[in-house]
Amino acid sequence: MFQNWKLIKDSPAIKESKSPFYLHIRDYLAEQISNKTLRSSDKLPSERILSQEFSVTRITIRESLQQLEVEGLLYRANRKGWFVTPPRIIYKPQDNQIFEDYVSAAGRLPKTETLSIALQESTRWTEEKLGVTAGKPIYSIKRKRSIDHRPVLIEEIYINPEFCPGLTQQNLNGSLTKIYKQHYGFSITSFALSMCPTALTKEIAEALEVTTGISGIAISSKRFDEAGNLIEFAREYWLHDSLEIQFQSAPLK
Amino acid sequence: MFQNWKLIKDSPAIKESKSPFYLHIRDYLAEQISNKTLRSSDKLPSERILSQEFSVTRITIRESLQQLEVEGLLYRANRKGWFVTPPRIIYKPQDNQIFEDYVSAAGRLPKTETLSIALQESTRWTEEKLGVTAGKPIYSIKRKRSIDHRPVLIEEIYINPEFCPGLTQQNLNGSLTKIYKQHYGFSITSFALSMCPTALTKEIAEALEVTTGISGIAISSKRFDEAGNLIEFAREYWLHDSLEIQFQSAPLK
DNA sequence: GTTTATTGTTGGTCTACACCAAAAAAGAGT
DNA sequence: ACTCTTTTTTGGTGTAGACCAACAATAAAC
Repeated sequence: MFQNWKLIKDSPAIKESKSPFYLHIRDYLAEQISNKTLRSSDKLPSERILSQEFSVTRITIRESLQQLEVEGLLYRANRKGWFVTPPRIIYKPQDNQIFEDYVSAAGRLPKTETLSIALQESTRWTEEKLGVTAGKPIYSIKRKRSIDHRPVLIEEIYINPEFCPGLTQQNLNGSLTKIYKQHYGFSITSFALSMCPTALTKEIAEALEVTTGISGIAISSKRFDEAGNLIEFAREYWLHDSLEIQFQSAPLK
Repeated sequence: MFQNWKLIKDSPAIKESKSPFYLHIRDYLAEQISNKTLRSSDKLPSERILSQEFSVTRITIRESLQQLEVEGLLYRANRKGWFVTPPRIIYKPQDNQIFEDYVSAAGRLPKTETLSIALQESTRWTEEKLGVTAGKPIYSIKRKRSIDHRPVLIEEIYINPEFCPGLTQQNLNGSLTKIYKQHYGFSITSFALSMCPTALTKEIAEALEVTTGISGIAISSKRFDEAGNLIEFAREYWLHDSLEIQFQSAPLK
């Protein structure tokens, strides 16, 4: 499968080009991905094998792989190896806020897993964010969401229980929006988002089964019902290579 | 200034912790930034000096610095050294689309520099994006924008000249939106955005004076006038550490 | 057949060193 | 003071190793 992967380090073409060899390896692997020799979710040979193939040290091959990781073409599952990144999912916060729906619509397999649920006392931080008096109870939910069995985001949700008592008795492995509508009779009609490129913390990275410190997107959101009540405050941490965000100012003809 | 930067590698506390030493150095430097010992835009000592300070190899210190780079706390100007990243600018596409305005409002100094202007033939690609028949002329503008003298984004703008003939005679080192209004009598009233984390290409990175291959945010936009005409298609490449994107579904009380 | 050790492989981390080109600083000449 | 040249320093790239903990596959025990 991989035996024809020769890239001649000392060839004139490469020696003459000014770019470092690790970028030539990058280009070579990127080409394999774009021409489908390497397909989505394929596992690459080990770093040691690759370094032999290209006659460089592991440090150099890791430079190439890390470059492709920043670009979102490759990812690594922690200590398991390097894989070809699946296509990004397009996230349109205005059109569709239901993860299961927009992932399914893209022909992919969504999955939501609840990591923890608690009815805990509001802290000063959640008080500020959610507008609930400190000391009063709030729901705190942590979930992991996957696309085609690959974990892509961790979310922490803080919910004002005033609007949805007994929430913990529901099945939370789906859309909260749907639960609000079906069991509590209100809809989410407006929201505020903040998006920021960051590095994934150790805790998040471990939950997503990736290496600590890789880049991600942090999305904070507040969601409101028809009456303007602040129902929930959430923070999502996405793998940087898994999404593209789209939105428009108004419906276009 | 830096002589008190000792972090004892062989201290029990560090040996007992499971995290690698390069992350301890990261934490140490992050603390210096958060407590303002290191301030915005400060230059760090050279990698060699730092590696002596912490008694590690340059490879290890570079791991720490690169980690802080991914997090957006440090950046490096190409071959000039490592610096403390200034605060992010908050970009609210709905409220304010004028770079000069929202940068100034944040108490920072905006600057726009036109790199190139051309009236060129539409290619198949611009035809598709801009809806102009291939072969017809379109404006192609490339600009660099800075905040407090640090370049933060490169943008490529493709404009349908049907709506703004003679555009090249205007001063393009400002807001196109304002030029449209003042000289051509129309306003941008709607737009569509797409945002995607990527790596900066060699060309973009060089223009921004950063190392090739660091991560960035690519923002593609289409902007329309009141009548729904597609006026321009643009692509912006931002440094990943320079912006936070905020928006909301509707005005909130 | 299932569980439990064991063992080899993998990526993660790190040392020690080296050469290059670009940038910055210092020096020389005017 | 100013420009031009030279030297030093800097980050960028690379070699050649090494040890560790986590993982995966295999073998042994039940």
